[in-house]
Amino acid sequence: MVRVIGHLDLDYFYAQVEEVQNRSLKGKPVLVCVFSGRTEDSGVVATANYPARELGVKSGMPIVLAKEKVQGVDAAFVRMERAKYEEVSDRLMERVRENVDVFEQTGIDEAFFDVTQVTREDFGRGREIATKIKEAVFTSERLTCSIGMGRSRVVAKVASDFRKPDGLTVVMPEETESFLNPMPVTRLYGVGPKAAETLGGLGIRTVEELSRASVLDLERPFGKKLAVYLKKVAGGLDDEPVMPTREPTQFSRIITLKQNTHDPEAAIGQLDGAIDDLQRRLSSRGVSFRTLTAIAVLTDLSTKTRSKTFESPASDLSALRPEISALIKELCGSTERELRRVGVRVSDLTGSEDQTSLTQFLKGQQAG
DNA sequence: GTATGCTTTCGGC
DNA sequence: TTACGGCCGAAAGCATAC
Repeated sequence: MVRVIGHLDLDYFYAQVEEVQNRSLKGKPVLVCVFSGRTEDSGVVATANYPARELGVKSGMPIVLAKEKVQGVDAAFVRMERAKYEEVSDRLMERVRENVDVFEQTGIDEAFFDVTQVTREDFGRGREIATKIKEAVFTSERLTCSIGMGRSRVVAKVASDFRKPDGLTVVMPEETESFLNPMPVTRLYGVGPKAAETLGGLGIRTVEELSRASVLDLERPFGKKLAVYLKKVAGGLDDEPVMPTREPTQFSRIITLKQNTHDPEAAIGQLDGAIDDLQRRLSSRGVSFRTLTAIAVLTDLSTKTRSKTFESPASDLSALRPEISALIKELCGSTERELRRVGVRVSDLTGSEDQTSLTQFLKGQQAG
């Protein structure tokens, strides 16, 4: 059976939402920024539109550096509002879901979908559905997106990245090799800078070179599991299914301290807002957690965490302030460096999802 | 030896 | 020359159980 899989990517998402909501921004560089609040311009660029990118602005770039890139140009620096983008994303992803067999959202601005059934394995019909999805996205929110279609998740993902913004790339199954072969291995999902470096050491830079390597050669540096995966991916034959979107498995909130400190009390004192915020997110979803983690980002921007798992799920995070305190003290005690950012994470969640499946299960029991 | 669970780090967007 | 967020899921590393 040939699968027909798609990957959708919303173009420069946060910045595009800002353009749509404020038409005067259209055409000029728009930089959506996370202002950390430490100094007036401390923070980074989350997303920038294409005019900004043409000037050298990149995601993750410090705001002060981005300012240099756009100096002398009429550019807009907009504060990021995540909740706003989530609302837009939720509405629009629902429009996408209506058109496919299986829908899996993998981020606020991207999703995989499987249309094998509805297309009856016909990529021509796959193109039609992709076009329909693009029209639905534009009609509902005035946003453009880029879609890639292929025989596997990795092919679809590489294809959605191939032409953008507002792109549609359909890779027929028989075109898979010729499409992937010239690509640098870094384009493949699962091959980051570290794996690329290791592959480079083996003389492997392109997908074609990777596809010619033997699993045995890859096994030594990568281990069996990853070696087998890399070989499959290189041929566009990865067989991971598109699975329905799962409930989140963790929530976290992290803040930048007003100033670096090695004093746990000073750090905890600035964490109350984050704790309250997390508590609200848990309560509104009716979710409990079993693992509590304190996160610290040190002065060198490295991350350290300390966590604690309870025997039974907890739902009142505010009541666990002493535990959070203890974890942050552990973090401070584990390093000579000062803390730059601190945060809290809850994971090993139970609640809405499990209750839903329990309800489903009980319904099944009653019916049977 | 392999499965499982927990902690910590890594890496993508 | 430097500059530097806030999330998320997955991998890695380790211990324990069978």
